Amino acid sequence: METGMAIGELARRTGTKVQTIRYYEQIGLLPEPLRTAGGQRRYGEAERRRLGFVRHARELGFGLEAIRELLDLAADPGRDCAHADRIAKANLGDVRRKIARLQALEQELARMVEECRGGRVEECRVLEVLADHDLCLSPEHAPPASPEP
Amino acid sequence: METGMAIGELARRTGTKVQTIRYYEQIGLLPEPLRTAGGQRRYGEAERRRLGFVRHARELGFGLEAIRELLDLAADPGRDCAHADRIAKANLGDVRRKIARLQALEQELARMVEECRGGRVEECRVLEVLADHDLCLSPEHAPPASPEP
DNA sequence: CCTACGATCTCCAGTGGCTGTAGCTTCAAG
DNA sequence: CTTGAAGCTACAGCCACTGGAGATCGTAGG
Repeated sequence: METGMAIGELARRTGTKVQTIRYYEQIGLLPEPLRTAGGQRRYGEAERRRLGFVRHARELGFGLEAIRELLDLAADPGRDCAHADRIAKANLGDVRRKIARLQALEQELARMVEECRGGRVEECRVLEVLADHDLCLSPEHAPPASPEP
Repeated sequence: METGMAIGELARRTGTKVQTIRYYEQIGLLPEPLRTAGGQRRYGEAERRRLGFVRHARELGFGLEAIRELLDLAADPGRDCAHADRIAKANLGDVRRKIARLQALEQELARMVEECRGGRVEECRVLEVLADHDLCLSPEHAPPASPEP
């Protein structure tokens, strides 16, 4: 009879770590699966698809709360999809802001590294720039919109 | 006599939160400052410059461990600056990898959002793409090199 | 049936870089 | 001397996992 797959196989098939699957279950992102008599988790295709959705959304930068909402929406096919659209747009905005910020950093870092001609620390451009913000071309590299890695 | 500034003023002058300053002290990034008889911290110009260096480096994306190394280097002006250069280059590489990854995400998200013409969830392009990785143009949006926000 | 061994179990702690809270004490102005 | 802002310590929480300890389960081979 259909017994389902163990957590390790689900992990392998979705490119997720075993602990991460258990974590998703713990925070209620995945439902509690069936268990064997001995207490081990067994999963079916529905769970595999759900986890696939989660992983894919994560890869695209969605946060777990956003994913929770998206899963709720997907479970209710008759509803208007404006909400899903809004979530995706918010995420896109986030991603774009992060790109803009990182590009500003890249400019400063590249200039800093390029100007360092490898003498002694005394005359190191890298340390000099770090010590004095005024040496930056754009003093506008403010802290990020959303928290940094 | 010179009593130095309180933590709040240092915070204001460097654009740092008070708790963050205490946290930096706790992890040994800033030295323990002088205290008043009542136990409050008092800072001088040297500390202000050091914190300024830290904040500036943070804004440029350096991690606290990298900053610790940079501070050590800066304290020793006779040494070769190759190490500082290496740290900065590593950070630049990190930033560039993050940009590349985010740009890939941006592509997918933008396409996803654009194709969603706001019908019902049933026919929502956003949810469809999330449910089926094969609908992505580049299946190459792998997990990030360094951990995500 | 027994053993061996990998897979799985639960629980807990740690990551980075802060941020917020509770319940105090201290400082400085009036 | 009073008051109110600012400081103090200690600890919990954030996100999204990740790793480890130590026990148990499942299954293949003998």
